[in-house]
Amino acid sequence: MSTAAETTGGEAEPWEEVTPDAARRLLVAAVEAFAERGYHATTTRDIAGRAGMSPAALYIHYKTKEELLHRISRIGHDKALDILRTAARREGSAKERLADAVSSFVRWHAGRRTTARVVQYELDALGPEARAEILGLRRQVDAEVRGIVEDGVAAGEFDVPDVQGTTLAVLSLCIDVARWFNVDGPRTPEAVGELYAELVLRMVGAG
Amino acid sequence: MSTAAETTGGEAEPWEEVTPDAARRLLVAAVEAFAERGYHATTTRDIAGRAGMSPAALYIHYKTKEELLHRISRIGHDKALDILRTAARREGSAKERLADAVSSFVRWHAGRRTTARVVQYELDALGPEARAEILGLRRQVDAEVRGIVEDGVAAGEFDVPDVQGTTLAVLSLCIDVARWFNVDGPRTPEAVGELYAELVLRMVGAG
DNA sequence: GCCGACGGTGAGCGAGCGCTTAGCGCGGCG
DNA sequence: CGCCGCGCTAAGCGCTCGCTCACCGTCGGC
Repeated sequence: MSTAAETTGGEAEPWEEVTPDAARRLLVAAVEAFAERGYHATTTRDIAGRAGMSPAALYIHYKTKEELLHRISRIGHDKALDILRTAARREGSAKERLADAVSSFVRWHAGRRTTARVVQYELDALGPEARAEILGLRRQVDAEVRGIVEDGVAAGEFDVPDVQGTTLAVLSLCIDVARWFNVDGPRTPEAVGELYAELVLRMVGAG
Repeated sequence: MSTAAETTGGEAEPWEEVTPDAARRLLVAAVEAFAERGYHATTTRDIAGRAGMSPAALYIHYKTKEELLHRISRIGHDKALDILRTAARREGSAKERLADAVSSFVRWHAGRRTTARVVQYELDALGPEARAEILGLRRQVDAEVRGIVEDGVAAGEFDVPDVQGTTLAVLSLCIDVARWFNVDGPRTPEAVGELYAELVLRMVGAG
């Protein structure tokens, strides 16, 4: 009863940048626990137990429980931003880039739902400085999507009266996937990504 | 430093069905605290303090902290379902009814954001039986929206390849308003409701 | 004008929290 | 082969949590 993270395999093995091995095991255990029960309802004893270690082992690799959340949130936001940047900067029309951005962003939120849940819903548990850092990353996320929408409007591909409001709605739609998506449900991450890309193209008048 | 609930006045004064007065004050205090910090991070001492009472007073009106959450969640879901039912059963085309449902549902999530946040995001903190009861209400919420979409498809007003998936997306979009909406931000609940109604009509091919 | 009932308080219980510290086992180097 | 240092554990500290209990003020009925 240990490995449970490789369910929704996809892009490059996650958390590989976290070393040494014991620190990564603790972090993966924390992601699962935070996603299941929430940050405040998760105990350091639970995290250490899932990683097969004693409670004290956690504090060799992390100063506090909050530092664990901060690291998870930081790495997760970096990954999400990387996904959107890749889609935004590829070749193609604004329509193609927006569909790509939405489908890959949604695939990540569905396929790596545990991580996404922690990243998107536990922001308030961070202290002021860590929180401010993450909010900066979120502004960059917003800017990437808004950029594609603006390109589409400028090129005459899209019909969008309220660019900022529509950008907000598109991101909101994608992010909420982490709340409702069920791994045992009838839909695959890929299917939801495709459906959502179509819906978003309709929202910007390019369906 | 007591009253802080009548900020986003709108439909009939909420929580009026909760009596006696002390029980209502405790419940309103709990809604604010749960929305700000989350259920698990809120202490019974904080709730009682916000209501101007001693910690022990809470247990005269509620058996446990979880009973408070259950009552809030139950009343909130009833209200949300009532809003959707009213829109779904009025006279008019499916397009008009869907726009009405989305705009009023969104207005509630934005205007009564503290309540909506607790209702939509603290479900997992409930025990199994209470949770099952609330999930039943959520299925009714889904059925109301799906009904309007099906009507629109049958009447030839909408073009929707995946009715269930689109219904899910519409509800998801509305619910996530409770996560990002900021009372001090640039948008009023009414403006967001109008924008979202337009976006949803585009999603169903009736924009 | 006394009395019971009810809504409320002050103090505190057992438990579990985040985190610390003293010490142990083991692998690499001289 | 002996010893040092690093990764880890067992035990537990101080604190706060949800919740309880003995008691008290006020107010309507006789």
